[in-house]
Amino acid sequence: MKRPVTIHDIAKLANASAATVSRVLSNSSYPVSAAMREKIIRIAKEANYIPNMLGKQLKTNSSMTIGVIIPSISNPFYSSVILGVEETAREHNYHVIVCNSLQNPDLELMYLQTMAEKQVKGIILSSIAQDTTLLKGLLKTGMQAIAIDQRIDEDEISQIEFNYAKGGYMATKHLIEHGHTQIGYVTSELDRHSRTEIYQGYLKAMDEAGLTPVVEEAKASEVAFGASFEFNSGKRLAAQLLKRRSELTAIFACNDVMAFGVIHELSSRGLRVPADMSVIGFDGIEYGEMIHPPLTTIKQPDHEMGILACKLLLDKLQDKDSSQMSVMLQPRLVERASITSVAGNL
Amino acid sequence: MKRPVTIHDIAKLANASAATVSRVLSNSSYPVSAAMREKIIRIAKEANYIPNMLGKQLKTNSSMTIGVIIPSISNPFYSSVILGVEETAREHNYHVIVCNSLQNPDLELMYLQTMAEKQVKGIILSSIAQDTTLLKGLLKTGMQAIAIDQRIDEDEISQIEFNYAKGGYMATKHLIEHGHTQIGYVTSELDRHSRTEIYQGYLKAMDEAGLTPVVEEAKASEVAFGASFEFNSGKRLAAQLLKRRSELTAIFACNDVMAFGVIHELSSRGLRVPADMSVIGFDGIEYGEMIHPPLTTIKQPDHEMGILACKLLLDKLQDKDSSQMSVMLQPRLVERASITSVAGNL
DNA sequence: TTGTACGCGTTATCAC
DNA sequence: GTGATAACGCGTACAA
Repeated sequence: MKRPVTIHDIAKLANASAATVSRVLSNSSYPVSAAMREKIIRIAKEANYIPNMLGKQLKTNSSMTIGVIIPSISNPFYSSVILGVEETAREHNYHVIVCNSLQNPDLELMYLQTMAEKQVKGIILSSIAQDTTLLKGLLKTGMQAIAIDQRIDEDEISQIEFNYAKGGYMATKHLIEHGHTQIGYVTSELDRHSRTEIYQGYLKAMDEAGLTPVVEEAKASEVAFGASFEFNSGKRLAAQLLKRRSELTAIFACNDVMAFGVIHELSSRGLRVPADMSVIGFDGIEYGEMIHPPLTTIKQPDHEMGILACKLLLDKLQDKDSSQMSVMLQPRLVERASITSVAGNL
Repeated sequence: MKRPVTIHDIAKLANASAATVSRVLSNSSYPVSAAMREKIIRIAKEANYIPNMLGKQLKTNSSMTIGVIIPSISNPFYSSVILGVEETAREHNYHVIVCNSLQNPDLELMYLQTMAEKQVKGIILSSIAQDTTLLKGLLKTGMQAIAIDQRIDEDEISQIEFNYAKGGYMATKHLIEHGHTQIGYVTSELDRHSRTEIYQGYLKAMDEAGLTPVVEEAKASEVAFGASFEFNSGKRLAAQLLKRRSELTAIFACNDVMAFGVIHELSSRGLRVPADMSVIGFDGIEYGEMIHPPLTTIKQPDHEMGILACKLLLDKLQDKDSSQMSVMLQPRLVERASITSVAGNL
């Protein structure tokens, strides 16, 4: 457990100065003779030299790191976003630190603070916290931030979001076009921006068609965490929906996992999907094609969102004066097999 | 975008020295008068002081960070492991950096190097790389490592793995106990330790019962990446299996997602699960309960593995002399509804 | 082309 | 109980 080798050690071994060694090993454009350069590189390799980023970053005041704060990587939607971010960051020699807020505002704030302390200059966040004072303060110090998937009311923050309302509208419209008139909607608590938008899309489509909305919303008291939770939530809400309105022919769920729950509940009651009841989800996670029947859903370009968010952030990190902007990604209907046409209406 | 405030700034404002400020703000046990302490804390807060971890870590030579290298967070198995690691790390005031090797040995090596440069003193890795020279070198410099889910033949590395062989044995035995004698096995390429172990467990159970193994292995040429890939792989292998042996009554898949593919393929051929064919998976991911029929499987305690791996690593990081050890986690049968008894055999 | 000297923000070691 | 000061490893003016 001896002391790690530094540029000074290399310098001694090479009969050079630490400055020259630094210039060579950090690929500086500063002129160094070819012979010297080669010699230093050789010796560094022989000595198994490992640069200390802490020293370098302290000096240059740039950590070449961006942070991402999301609810949880266990949600395939977010893990896909992150893979996109990481891929893009790597291409630009940036590193990514991922933090799971687990829907806990305190945790989110703590991670935000940690990022700042680690000299992370840019973050991508899907925020859950209401209190933006810390974030505001960090923005003042020059931190760059991009909000994804969730709206943050700060002028300095660029947004990149999905057109949730349109997605909700598309899904509902799709059902209507298949002749459905009794369409139920199940949703987790309408607290997040995304959830309310999808809901609004549903309402709009129903309204335009002169249909009556039937909605079941999960209660706030429950802690929404993990796929199993949402799955069970979907089951329960479907049961409640059926109890209220037995004449329903279609159900729209606010996310795919809840749709899985809906389908499961229907099956266990002897109702067949889509023969007896059509179901449509929202998100477009891979598992949707694996269940039975394969789930028709609205796909959010999650991977692209990660790539785009990262690119935008890196741009901002280069020229600080880049202005605030807002990008909206469009949803896409993925037709699989959980929807059927209602007889006699087409 | 002015210069960030440092302890020196605070010191000036408080008419104190930087040393005293440091002692207060870093919660040192060093004695400082209550009045001074309070004053400094107040001023630091007013000035929105954010400690620079780079400076602190450079000085103390400890980054309070552990790294995790896994194939991909898009695999729910690994994301569960990571959540366990993160949870445990947080309790001990450690941070976690997650790296997705994406099954790419070069990427894995690059991330390993990056960790070292960032002065990460401990890593948890599910390795894919064959070349361990870099890792060996890092171990010599005092880095601690824990291998999960995958065996690494290095004496200095503690292992924490699952009893894959036993899991494979249990799954097969479970089918046999339900009267099955024609049991097929589908697996991704048998390159990773875990895969071969499960396979061995299958073979052992078949052998003990005097049954003939029927195996389909995915080809090496294909890049195994993403859930959809394994799903399709499962479909294809199931089809091949049926072509070879139409008298099969049960299929054991080496992981849950492949089992989903198997079930999907069977359904599309008009075979009903479990009435016409029983299917068992391996991993115990949450989505297994959401498909139809709910998948009987072997559960690996992934979350516990993350917690355990992190605890073990943190222990090692405290007292360096802790010796190499190996922990083996036990599998558990999760009975759901994808298996039926073969008539007349029970 | 190379070397010297300093500073990045922090903590540890001394003195007082 | 407090304050100078020297490190930690590195990059970079500036001098040579």
